[in-house]
Order: sequence, then C-alpha cells, then structure tokens
Amino acid sequence: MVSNTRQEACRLLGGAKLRRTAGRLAVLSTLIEAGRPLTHEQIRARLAEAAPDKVTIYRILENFLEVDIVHKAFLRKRAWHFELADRCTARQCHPHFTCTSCNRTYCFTDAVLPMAKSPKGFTVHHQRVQLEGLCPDCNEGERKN
Amino acid sequence: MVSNTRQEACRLLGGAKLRRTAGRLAVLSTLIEAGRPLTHEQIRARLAEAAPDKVTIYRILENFLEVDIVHKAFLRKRAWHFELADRCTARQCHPHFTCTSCNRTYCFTDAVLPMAKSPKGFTVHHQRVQLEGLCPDCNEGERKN
DNA sequence: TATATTATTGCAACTTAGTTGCATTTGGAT
DNA sequence: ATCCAAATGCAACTAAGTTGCAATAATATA
Repeated sequence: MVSNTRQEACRLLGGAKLRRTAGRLAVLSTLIEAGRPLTHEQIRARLAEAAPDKVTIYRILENFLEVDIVHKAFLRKRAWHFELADRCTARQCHPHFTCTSCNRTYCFTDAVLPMAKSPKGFTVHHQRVQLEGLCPDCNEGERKN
Repeated sequence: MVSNTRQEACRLLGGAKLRRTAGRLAVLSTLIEAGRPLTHEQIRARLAEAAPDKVTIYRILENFLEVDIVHKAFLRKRAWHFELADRCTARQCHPHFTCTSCNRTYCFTDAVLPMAKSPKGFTVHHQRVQLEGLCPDCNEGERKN
C-alpha cells in the first residue's frame, strides 16, 4: 500500500516535471494517503520528524498548486486546507463538511450542487461549497451524553 | 439617509440590549450602509479617524455575533468578512461572489442553492457557498484591454 | 563517474490577522 | 449626581504565512 502511494507520488511529480525530492515525496504521499483536505499543520504533524522545514512545506504546496497537483479546498480558521486536485471539475470541487465538534473534514463527493446562477455580466470561475455540523461519531456522542 | 442608518443602528442595539456606545454605532452604521460583507480592515478604513481601537472593533464584532446582529459571511485571505445577519435563513445565507480582479464582494441574494444532501449520520447546521470570478466592471476591462 | 548548473532547502527575520490581560473610562440605572 | 458593571485603549502576544539569502541537492552533460 505504502509503495503504491509512493509510486503514485512519483508518477505525479514526473508528470508535472517537478524534481523528485524527499520533501515533495513526503508531502505528496501524505496528501494521497489522507484522501481529504489537510492543513499545513496537519501535514507537518503527520510527517513528524520526517517533516521538512515549515517554509519548505509552504513552498512545496505552492509548487503543487502551480502544476495543479493539489488545490486549495477551502480556508478555515485562518488556515488553508489542501487536497489532491484529481476529484475536481473545472469550475467546482465537491462540497466539504467539517464537524464543529471533532474538527474532522469529510468530502461529500456525491453531493455536488449545480452552479449558482449569477446575474448578467458576472463570469464565475469557481464555486466552493462548505458545510458545517456534526459528523456521525459526534452525533452519537451528543445522543449518549 | 444617514439618520435613517443611525436610527436602524440604535434600534438593533436596543433590541439586543447592548449599550449604545459611539464605537458600536459607528461599526454598525458602517455595516448597514455597506450592504455587503466587510472585513475588520475595511470597516476601519471606512471609519478613518472615527474608528475605535482595532481591538475594540474586534470585540464589537464579537458582541454583534453573540446577539446575531451580524454573521461571519466567509473567510477569505485569512480575514473574516462580516455582514448584517438580516438576510440569512437558519441554515444558509445567500452565495457570495468575490471578483478576483477588483476584490469587491457581491451578495447573490437571488441565487440561493438547495442544501447539499449529506450522507446518513451527518447533521448539517450550516451551508456556505462562495463564488469567484470577474464582476461586470472587470469583465468590461478584460474585453477592452 | 565526475562536474556543472539550476532548482530546492533551511534558517532568520518579518508581516498580517487576530487575541489576551489589565488599567482606565463611560453608559445608564439608581 | 453617583456608582459600578460594561466597554475601551494600550501593550504585548500568538498563529499562519512570507521574504531574502546563503547552503545544499537533483539532474543533465561531459
């Protein structure tokens, strides 16, 4: 499994003509394995000692953005959440749900909304849908407590 | 017109049982006259010399949030945008469009989307829809240049 | 395989948005 | 007019992200 991830990471870097460095492989593998948006801080935590310098992580994420390997899923609590760009269409990604209790984020890939129809004269390049509430785990907790 | 704004501001403060202070009247009037989400910084700029200390503005906005006079429309570029809460329904507000060229934000009050249907077990408390693109003015500019 | 070239990294210092603690001032109830 | 909790201002702090620059590493080429 891990080697599959690494293989996929190498493939993505190669396709984007980015040098295959330890830092990039680490950050990319983390995002691939997560399967949901992560913040800079969450990436750093997952990599622990293997994490590159924080500035380097920011720059790696920037590189990935430039070549469309990742996208900025959304901004929450003043921190961007990054995710692989492979499940997005041109003008919108799937809705993201963040649990206000445990703070986990889920991708609602099956719940894509139509584009909002905008008044005459506006050109919409991107639509972002964010949901907040309680996830199944925390709903359980609520009921029990 | 200005006195109407002031009247409305006083009414809102009274209804929320908040003391009628100079700072609160100033911030609230600014939001009423704007009719669209403003950041802390934009509020400060509009008030210019009449602006209270920046910490005070943050605390005033917090007060307004607590009593539901305003809501956090969305987070953009690491800064919250605040707007009057009077045009929102319980679970969602109208979509907000931000022009990536001139950076202005527009309220698409007529373009409210249905709620995304979430998987079993999730309780959605809030849905936020954000749009990005070019506003009529900047579209014009594009075509001419 | 060694070397050169250019991209990438790490470190320190900085910026921006927002927060905390505490002493001072003020709105409005009495 | 007085009092006191609520509101304000100031200084110092935190968190997230950015910039500049010197040191290092990945790949192309000899």
